[in-house]
Amino acid sequence: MSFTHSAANNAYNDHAFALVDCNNFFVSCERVFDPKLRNRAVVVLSSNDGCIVSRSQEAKKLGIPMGAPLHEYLPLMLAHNVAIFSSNFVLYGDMSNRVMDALDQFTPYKEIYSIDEAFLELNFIDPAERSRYARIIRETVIQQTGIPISIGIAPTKTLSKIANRVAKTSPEWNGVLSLYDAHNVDEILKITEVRDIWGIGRRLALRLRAEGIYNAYDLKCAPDKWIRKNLSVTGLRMVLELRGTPCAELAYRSPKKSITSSRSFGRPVEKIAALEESIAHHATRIGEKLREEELCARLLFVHFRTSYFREGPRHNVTEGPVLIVPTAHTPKLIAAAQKVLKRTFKPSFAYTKSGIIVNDLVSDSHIQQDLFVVEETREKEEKLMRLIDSVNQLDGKRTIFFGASGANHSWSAKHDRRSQNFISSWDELPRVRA
DNA sequence: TCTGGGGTCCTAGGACCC
DNA sequence: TCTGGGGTCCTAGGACCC
Repeated sequence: MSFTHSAANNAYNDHAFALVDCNNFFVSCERVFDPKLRNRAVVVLSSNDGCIVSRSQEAKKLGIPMGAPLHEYLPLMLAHNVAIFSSNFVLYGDMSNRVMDALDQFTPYKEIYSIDEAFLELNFIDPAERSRYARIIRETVIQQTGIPISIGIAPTKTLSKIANRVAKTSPEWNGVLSLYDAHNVDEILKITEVRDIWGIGRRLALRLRAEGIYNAYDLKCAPDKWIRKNLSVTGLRMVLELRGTPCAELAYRSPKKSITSSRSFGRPVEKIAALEESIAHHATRIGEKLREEELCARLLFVHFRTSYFREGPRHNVTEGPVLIVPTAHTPKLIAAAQKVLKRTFKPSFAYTKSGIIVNDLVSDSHIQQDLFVVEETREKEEKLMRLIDSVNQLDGKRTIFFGASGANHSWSAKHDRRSQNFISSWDELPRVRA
């Protein structure tokens, strides 16, 4: 490779953010393990098989929108022989790690932004060479992981998002667009609708359009004062970024501020017993996540609610915060959460979702010790948790679990169309020859 | 019958303090 | 009976992201 990371090449003291985005990520993951799905319309559903969260190009062409409820589009999809999958997050997580690892060959400066996106810093590459470099990244990732990606390169993160979007949707760019090449950047901003700018959601888009601001170029030209007043500092930063002034750097793994575990039920739940089980289950997941991140939580919220869509009496509870001694100890989390649930539960409602949120997270290495628990007890607790975690990691989830979280999970979510765990379970490895 | 889950950031307003 | 201004912290709510 003729590109080097040498100091001599580091003369470009601008920024060059490359946004790498996996195309139709969940669908692409399914396709890696079943080549017959190529050229066929494919969708992947959200948890509980509720709505459509990933669509192949063919599925998009059929007019299936992002986030659409399954039941509305099921007839259309059956008529067109669309392949439908429940989400398989274990598989997608593994594939994501592979893609992210592959990117490390090209730059030491990487921010993993989401399961299917990463920002790279490419300022050590000659501006005129950046798109050629990006093409090599793209080919390498496809070859090493089977996942197709698109890359947008620009002096700010916001512009790199826009470049990425254009690279992905206009075939002429073939998946890579660098705004450092000789283009009229304003022309690209003009074809970018305001709703498609990173940070502009449905509400803001409506307000902007009412003001006659229809695309990214219009927004770029809007007066600072008006932006500050109507879109707050977030909006001002966004506009500066559109003008090429970076307001955000690469963010390396920042410590988490809150952790959530929540799920919709497979069917509505009325009895407190089922709710208690689900809450214990979420407390268990929260404990695992906390220990993974070496954190302890100080505040806990319990959440449960009825459906937003069904008829009937509504009840929506987010109770908390309750203070807990900083902990990642599952039984303590279960006890605290169930206490809150017992206090706030009301019978005769059809609940469709429950969950737990923990806040105010501190590193487990310097938590304030509970004066009433002797050091020895705490060490025992930690040892037990570590043991349970390692058994569950080696022998599969819920090999060991707390009785409070129940054995049957009559309330658990549906996932009738899940693919196999091709790479995380020995029993489900793909067969080359049967 | 059927509509996801897990996050972050900003602002306004109230409580409280000096 | 009169009674300011400024700061901090917390929370709820809104908006956004993938």
